[in-house]
Amino acid sequence: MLLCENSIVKQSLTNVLRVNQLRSVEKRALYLRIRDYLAADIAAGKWAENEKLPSERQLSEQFNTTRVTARQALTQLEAEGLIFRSNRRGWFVTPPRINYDPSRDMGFVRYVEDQGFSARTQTLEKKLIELPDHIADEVGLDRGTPVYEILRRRYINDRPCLIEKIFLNPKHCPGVLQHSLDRSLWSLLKAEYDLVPVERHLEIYPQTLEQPIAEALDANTGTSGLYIRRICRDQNGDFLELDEEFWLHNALKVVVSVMPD
Amino acid sequence: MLLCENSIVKQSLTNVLRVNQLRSVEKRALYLRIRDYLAADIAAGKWAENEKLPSERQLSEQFNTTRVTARQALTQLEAEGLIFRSNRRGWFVTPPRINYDPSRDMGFVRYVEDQGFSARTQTLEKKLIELPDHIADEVGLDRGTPVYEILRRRYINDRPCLIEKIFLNPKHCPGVLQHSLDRSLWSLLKAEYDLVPVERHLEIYPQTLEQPIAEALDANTGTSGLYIRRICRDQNGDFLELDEEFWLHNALKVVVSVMPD
DNA sequence: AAGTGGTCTAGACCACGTG
DNA sequence: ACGTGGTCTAGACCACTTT
Repeated sequence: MLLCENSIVKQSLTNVLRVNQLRSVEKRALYLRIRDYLAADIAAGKWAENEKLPSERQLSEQFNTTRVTARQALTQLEAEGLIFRSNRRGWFVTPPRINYDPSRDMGFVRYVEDQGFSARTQTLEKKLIELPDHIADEVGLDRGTPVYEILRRRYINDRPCLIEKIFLNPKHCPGVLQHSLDRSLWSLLKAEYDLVPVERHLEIYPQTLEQPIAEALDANTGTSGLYIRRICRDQNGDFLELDEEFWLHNALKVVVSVMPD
Repeated sequence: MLLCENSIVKQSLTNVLRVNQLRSVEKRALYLRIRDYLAADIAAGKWAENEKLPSERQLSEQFNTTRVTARQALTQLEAEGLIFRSNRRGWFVTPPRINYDPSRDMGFVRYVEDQGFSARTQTLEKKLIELPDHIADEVGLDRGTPVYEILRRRYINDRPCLIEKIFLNPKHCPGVLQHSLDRSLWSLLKAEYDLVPVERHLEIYPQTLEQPIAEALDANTGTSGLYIRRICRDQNGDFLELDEEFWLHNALKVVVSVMPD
């Protein structure tokens, strides 16, 4: 017991000494200074995009601290979007955000490629379902209306960056599920059904990713994300599409141009 | 030393026992179950909006765990936007998000009040400065162009929710700083200078709040926020306004309606 | 003065991913 | 099999807020 207390006292003392020593140099928290150090390294290009940082254990050794504190620095960098983690594989440098305009769906892939990235779309699921009641009420359809549901995953530079769930009004595009949906949906709707959205309603806000979404994006449950929702109607105000997108928060910058009403 | 090791062994054993016991019930992480428990309480209205949760020490005792784990649950709820913290005062239940349309500045206060909240604007600073070079280049003005800079803080239900920094082109609104700016800026610009924005360019993305901003919002440095930037031009494409807004991430839902080009 | 969150230590075991 | 992050313990001191 005596020894235990001794070691605690010793630990406290070394703490005090260390803190005083560091405080004399600078009085910001240790984890923030580690953050700054790593941020500078990242900015200087010490690691390339998508390259793995040293392990938490290595970092805590390097900065002469514990894993908890090193992790706090990493978590901060993650919140800022500079790094991301992949399940149990490690921490990686985030590539630059893409610009994304949710008010146009014409050619996501080309739009992204114009910015110097590669893009890819993968259809995970497509089926006919009954529109959930709360959504039906919201968009002004009868409850129980059948709609197409499409689940897609989109990659940027081979990194899965978003999951999108699309509800389509079959009235305007019967049989659309028989086409390949790994391409631009609106160019398909335009070509096959002459469908063009006229009115768009957007909702955008930060949220965390729930388990199935996070999993599909190879991220941890509870990671922060950006939620984007788009409702498109035709010239008659008829419901065409509801699009829900779940993005990694660090993957994009939403860019919208608007003219006044 | 022996006792020390003993206590560690004992600790590990109790860990194992606890974990096994909990795993038999459910195998999610403890902090996530605490999160669920608290989230359910919040949903059930156990605490009112802006009401303080029990202290971290109380919670860790209640859930028979340590402060670190209790904090992890709280941090998760914070990321989801259900609770927020105020400097060293505690954790509080977040009020509902407001809807916010950055494409219109006409009457922020009234817009918010229409949703059943109260709103208030406070001017922190107003002065004439030289537009920073990188911004000048971006909006197409000559470097060194003088512009008005206005710094405002906006409250919703007496909670400071955003800081905004506005750059105004004095060419179109000379002497505007002499007016009170605690009101809607665009209604002022319309009334006094007959100024109406025609083209608007928006950028929206999640970011963390840097120290001065966070401080002004009574939040911690590094808290997650939402960055919104708006550039307004007149019918000739002349630069009118650059508006940068730094929001608490849990305070709003961005809502934009667009018609096609 | 008492209480709160903010930071930090020095360990531990586990689940999972990779070789 | 080994290394990684994910989770967790049981404390500590500090800065600041509230009483």
